[in-house]
Amino acid sequence: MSPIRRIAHLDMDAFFASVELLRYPQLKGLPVVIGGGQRTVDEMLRDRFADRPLAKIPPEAFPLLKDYVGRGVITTATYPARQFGVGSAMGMMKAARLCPQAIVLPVDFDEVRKYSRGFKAIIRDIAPLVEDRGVDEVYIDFTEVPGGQREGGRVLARLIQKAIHDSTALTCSIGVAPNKLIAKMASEFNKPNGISIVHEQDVQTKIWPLPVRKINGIGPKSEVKLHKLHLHTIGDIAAQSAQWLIDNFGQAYGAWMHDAAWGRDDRPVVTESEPVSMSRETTFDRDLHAVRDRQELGAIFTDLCTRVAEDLQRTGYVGRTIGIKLRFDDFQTATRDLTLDDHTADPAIIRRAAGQCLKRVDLGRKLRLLGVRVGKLAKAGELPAPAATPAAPHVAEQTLDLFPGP
DNA sequence: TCTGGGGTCCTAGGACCC
DNA sequence: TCTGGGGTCCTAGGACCC
Repeated sequence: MSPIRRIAHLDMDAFFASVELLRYPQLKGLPVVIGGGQRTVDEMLRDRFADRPLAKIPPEAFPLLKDYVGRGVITTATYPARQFGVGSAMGMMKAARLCPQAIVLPVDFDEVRKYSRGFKAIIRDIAPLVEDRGVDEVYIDFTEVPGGQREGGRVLARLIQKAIHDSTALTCSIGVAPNKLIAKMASEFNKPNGISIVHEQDVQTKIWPLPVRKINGIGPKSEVKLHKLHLHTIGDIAAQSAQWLIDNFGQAYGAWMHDAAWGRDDRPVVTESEPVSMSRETTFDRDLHAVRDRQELGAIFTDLCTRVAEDLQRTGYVGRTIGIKLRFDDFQTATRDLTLDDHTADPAIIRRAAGQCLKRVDLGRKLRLLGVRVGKLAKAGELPAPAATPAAPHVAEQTLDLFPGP
């Protein structure tokens, strides 16, 4: 008899903020938010207090949300900050209204990545089948791990929690369930530092009362549509026939939604995957106009192409579809792309193709964001038929005329 | 005073080929 | 004058996730 499938979802608690609190333990218990623009506020602090250890910088010296100016969103809020209704993905300005006294720190990606690699390595030592879901989340297949079935997975979950905490002083929350879909919901039940075990027979009591938005895959748009159809809980969806859901949401999405509401999900835990695309994008400090700010835009554009080319080269990939993304001042987004005959990781070729794309967009409105993407990736060493690439002009030699002149 | 940056997947129309 | 389907690739947009 094969063992019962047990899948865990592990989510690090307030990860970005918790990593900062390791550096600044004096902020523990205070409302702290991570996010915002590129300003490295903490470097400023380090300069000002160069004579003392980071942990000795007084909390009063840290910058406050009420003094924050500029664009950006909250990446993570500590639990004390969440008391005020501040949460991730919230605009900084809105957060400042809710909790002006919160301390703001910028994201330190290097530090976050370091801890991300660390906690994942600890998990893999205990349970090898781990699926990456970004810096702070993973799925883990407990099914065949020794002890993975004990108490429905609780014993192994506790062991992993303890191993991560012993090594990093960070906490996480874990849900263990028959599949990824339910495990994901379960990991939220006892946050922070919690464990939640859900069995197949618990779906009606533990899952059906939840709002539809708790299903991973039902976002803001679908939520609105479901509400208009008077469906508010997952149980409300489960009470509909698959056909009714298909009629209202389309074949694929409707059928999936029906399965999801009944807790059915047979997706495997995928331990390895190849990237599909790589991109770089930036939101400007102020909206830029294609004509009036063309010098500045041209420089940003070249920089984005250079950085995405560096990303490709560093990771050993080449791509064949070059695309751009524009966001206008009204937040409307446009994309254009162009598929080349040959794969490339050359910044000059990428910039030329991206420039072609740019010519196909009406640049009358002001822009708030510009992005460059390379898709149809292949490993640089594993190209089907390496074709000779025509000599490309060096990036620096190209004009900035891609944006229209006055 | 709105709304980051990095991704994946899906849909749908048109081109093009057999 | 009528009149196919099927398959694949390209492109644009959009939903969703972390």
